[in-house]
Amino acid sequence: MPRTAAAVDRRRQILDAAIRVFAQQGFHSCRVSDIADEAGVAYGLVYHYFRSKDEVMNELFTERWSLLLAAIDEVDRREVSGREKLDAVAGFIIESYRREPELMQVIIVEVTRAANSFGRTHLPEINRAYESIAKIVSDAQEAGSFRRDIDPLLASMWFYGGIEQLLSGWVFELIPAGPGDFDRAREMLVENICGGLETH
Amino acid sequence: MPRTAAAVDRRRQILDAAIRVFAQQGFHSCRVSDIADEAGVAYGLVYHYFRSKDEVMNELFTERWSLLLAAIDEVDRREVSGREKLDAVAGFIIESYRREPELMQVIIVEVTRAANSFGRTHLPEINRAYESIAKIVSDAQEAGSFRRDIDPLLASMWFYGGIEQLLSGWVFELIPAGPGDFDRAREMLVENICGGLETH
Amino acid sequence: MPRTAAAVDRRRQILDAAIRVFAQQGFHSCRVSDIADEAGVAYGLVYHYFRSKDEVMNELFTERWSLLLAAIDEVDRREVSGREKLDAVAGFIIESYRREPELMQVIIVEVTRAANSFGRTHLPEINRAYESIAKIVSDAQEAGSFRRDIDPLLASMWFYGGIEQLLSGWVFELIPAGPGDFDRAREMLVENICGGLETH
Amino acid sequence: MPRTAAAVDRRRQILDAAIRVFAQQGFHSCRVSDIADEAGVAYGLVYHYFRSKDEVMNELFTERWSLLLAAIDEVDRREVSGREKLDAVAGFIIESYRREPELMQVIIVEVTRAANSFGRTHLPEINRAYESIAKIVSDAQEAGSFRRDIDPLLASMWFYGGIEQLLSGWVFELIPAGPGDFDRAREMLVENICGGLETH
DNA sequence: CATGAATGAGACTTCATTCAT
DNA sequence: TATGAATGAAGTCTCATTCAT
Repeated sequence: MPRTAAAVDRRRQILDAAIRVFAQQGFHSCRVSDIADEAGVAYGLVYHYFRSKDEVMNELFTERWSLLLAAIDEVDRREVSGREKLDAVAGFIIESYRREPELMQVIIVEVTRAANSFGRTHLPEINRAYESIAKIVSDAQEAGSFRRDIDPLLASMWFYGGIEQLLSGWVFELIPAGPGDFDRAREMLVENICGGLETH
Repeated sequence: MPRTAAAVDRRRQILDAAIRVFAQQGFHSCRVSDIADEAGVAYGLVYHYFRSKDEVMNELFTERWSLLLAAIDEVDRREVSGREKLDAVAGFIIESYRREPELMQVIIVEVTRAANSFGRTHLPEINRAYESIAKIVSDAQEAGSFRRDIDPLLASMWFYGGIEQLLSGWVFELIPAGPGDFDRAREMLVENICGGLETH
Repeated sequence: MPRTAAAVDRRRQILDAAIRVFAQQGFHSCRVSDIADEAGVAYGLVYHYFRSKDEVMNELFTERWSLLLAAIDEVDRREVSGREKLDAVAGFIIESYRREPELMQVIIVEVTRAANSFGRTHLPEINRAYESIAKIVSDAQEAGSFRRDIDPLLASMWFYGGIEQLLSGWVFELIPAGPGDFDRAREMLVENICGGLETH
Repeated sequence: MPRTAAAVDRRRQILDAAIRVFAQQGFHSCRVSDIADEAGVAYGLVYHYFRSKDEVMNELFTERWSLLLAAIDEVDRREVSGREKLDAVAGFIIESYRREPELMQVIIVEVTRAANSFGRTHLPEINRAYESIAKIVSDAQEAGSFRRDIDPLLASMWFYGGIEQLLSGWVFELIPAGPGDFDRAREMLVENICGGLETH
């Protein structure tokens, strides 16, 4: 636990460097020294602030994912329709990507989709997101705005899976990522998924 | 290039062992000797049939992915509705998982979602699947059965992303995988996505 | 010990292929399969005719070196001057190179100069050549045509070393190897070394 | 690039150990761990200071060969006869061997005579020595002290080849290497070669 | 706090040799 | 004789982590 302000900055400095390095080279392809170099600090200092290379990644993920979970919960507490809630969730994630593409790339590519390494480690937290989304769907079903013959947890899987695929598409330049493309994609996604969920 | 029937069998034997090992330990965590042991052959024989550990994985992926691409193309040529086509595509993938869960787990976990290793290598082939699915959507739009205000390529992203997320859910036991669950999930996915795509 | 004519041919076929492969790739860089491929025979057949990869090389060397030793001895028995004898020895080696450059390259590069592998193995035979040359010098000294204040064995070292360096120069294209260059170099070498050995 | 004095020492320590190991076992027969053991350092440290096993050898060669080239050039600039220059060159090489027999053995055995590995890599630098020696001969020809009917480059080949053969003879104990033998051999070599080059 | 040298386990790949057919 | 599949020992290089300063 760092105590001084300077120490906090150093930690941050290393974490931020790690984001860039992980995004560009991938977690497994990069060396701890790459992070140190990118941060402009000595090799050993990384180990002064973090127990291991893994811990750096875990820190980045946990820090970010808890924001996501909090955001979903906050959205869930709003007194709006299911569609508006899902739109807000999609919006939060996509907006996160727009603001910090490298960080979100790392979260998605190295953790949530990397099932054999960090994905497995953080499965409970990742699953919590699915369940929170499922609850939004479920509530909307009970409220009558969403049809009840679609399993909420399953719906949350393809809703989240769809967003993740979008982000991947942007990261790997399979789909356009111009100025209006983010909002456009979010709108279409919500229109498509919620359109298929809503009662008529 | 092995010529005899026995040699072909040996190759197969090693590939099949690799599927099991990759599925259980993950590509990066397993050693070549694990594959050899699992196949019951000498260490060096793996290198008699494959240039490298990577090549074993590439072989598994290519072999399987080309089946998927062929299946999508075949489905696309049928004279049926867009919904039926997408249902058939989802059905093919999910059925593949039901029959060979370990192989499909490897394909999904180690390749299509592993963007920093094999995913990048096979990006073109992976992208071809998205485009083929997009074509199905696009054709249905022109035929008038799907609404035209949703981008086909984007729709393909969340359609495929949804399926992939389902498979991940089964692999990591986040969603039930009992008999009946596969068909049920497919039906709901198609109902949801196509329901949101169809004109009314 | 091969008995039939066909078997002798096979052996020869493999030895000749080995010469080409050793010359082009070097003994350590080539694989046994390269020799088999070059010879157009099956991998295992090399081991039918030779105990090991080393034995192929040893065979090539011994076969050739015994010719050289015999040639030196034959020259030594001639009733001519020391200069003429040394000229004949240099001529034999250089002529061998002219006729079979790849074989001689292998002998020189892989054996006589490769002191840490075959060179050490064949040191006694190699040394025999030095001693035979030394004897030529020594005899000429006793006959009065060569000065006596130069150690015959030492003289043989630089006489042979000079020839070897010439061959290396041709192999690595450091000195011209046109039609007249072989004779010209031999003449100059003998003129220089013998010129420095002869009494006036 | 190590900066501290301690680091420089470590590099030296490893290089010196490599000389001993290469001389005793040969480059190809020794393992990197042998070098580390001989140096009394951890295995990985060799790779901290050198990119590869090859680089260790290249370093040893380049470091030494540049001294040789510098020495030849220095000798060439002296205002003395061709014979005295060649005597100085031979003296430098032989003296190097007397002082550091293992290093010179490695240079000769593993590089200049190992045409299929390091020899080829360093051919340009090795050739530079031949050319510098040829220039000494050529200058003496123009000055009138050496006869002009012997090609200077060829003469340099057997002059250098003779020295190299001498060193090989000492390394493999084919010729006596007692005190006095080094100077005696040098004198005889120069007497023989220069005697054959000089005009009368 | 900070540095970077030092450690050493680990895994891939190569390839000479053997062997069953 | 002939084939080429099968074996497995050996060695290089990487890099996360530790530690002395």
